[in-house]
Amino acid sequence: MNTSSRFSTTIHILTLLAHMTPERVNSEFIAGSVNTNAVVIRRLLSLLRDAQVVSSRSGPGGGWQLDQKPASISLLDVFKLVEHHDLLPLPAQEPNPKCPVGQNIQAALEGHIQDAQSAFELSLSHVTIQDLLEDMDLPDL
Amino acid sequence: MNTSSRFSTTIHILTLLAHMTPERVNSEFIAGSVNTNAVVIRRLLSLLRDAQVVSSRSGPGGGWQLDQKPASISLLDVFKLVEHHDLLPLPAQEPNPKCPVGQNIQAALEGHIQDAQSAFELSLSHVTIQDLLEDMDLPDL
DNA sequence: TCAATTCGTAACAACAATAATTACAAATCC
DNA sequence: GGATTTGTAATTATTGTTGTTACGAATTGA
Repeated sequence: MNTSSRFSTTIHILTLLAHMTPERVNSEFIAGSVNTNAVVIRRLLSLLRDAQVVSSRSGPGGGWQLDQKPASISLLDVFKLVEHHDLLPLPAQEPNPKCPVGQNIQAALEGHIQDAQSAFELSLSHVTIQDLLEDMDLPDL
Repeated sequence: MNTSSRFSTTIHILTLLAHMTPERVNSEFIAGSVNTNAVVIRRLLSLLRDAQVVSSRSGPGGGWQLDQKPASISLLDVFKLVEHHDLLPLPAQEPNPKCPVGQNIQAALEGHIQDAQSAFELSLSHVTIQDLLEDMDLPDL
């Protein structure tokens, strides 16, 4: 399986940051909520920092904060930032070009795979971090 | 990455079988078109045989044939038979239940992930092996 | 009946990706 | 200056996929 849980983990982190705003939160604390290692958190968040979704600061009192409004961050934005593969990859080995089917199948299939991925992405684009926060009905800080 | 090319490979195989109908084709021949090992082909096709999409026969002149009409096999049927993972898995480690966000995030997220996967699957369901055959405009046997 | 062909499937190796972990330099704060 | 925290490289463990070898079972046809 092509199983990466980066997407779900990153959504968890961003929801937590949104909930904690305007507090700054360090990677150790986030790791405690996600149940993983702080380096895993820093690695994921560094991808989001490059896209100016979050920012970080070193030193005491340092940590991470959200730099965009929760309502302006969609699940699709996160998906594109942390998942680098196509949902349904073509085989690494090219088919045999001497076979009429092998020669044509990938071009015929590719468009349909792209359509399905677009439908998937469109669905993700309709949901934001703000929506998740509202769904969760969290207690105030 | 959750990268499996089983889907694309299986679509290739089924399109080839549809094109060759009513000939029976052995796994060595199919492997030549797909550019892989015959055992890989037999492994994939055994999944489809369990679902009565194809049938096989041992011995000389044996091999594989399609048991359903190309127009009745959708890309979604194949996806469900050969890909066993969710497109966006939740993390293997459960979040910390003592954190209000950790406790609630998975339930809040799961529905939206399911919606996206459903959109993906609906798109795949609209295309059949027959559609691919027609797209490819192959020469007669 | 026998030899050749083909499937069915287990076992193993090669490779790649993810995740967890350790380590330590750089930045920041007080 | 000491404590805290990030940034990131390196390493390991684990898992999944793919390719390969091997061999028994089924089938065909002479």
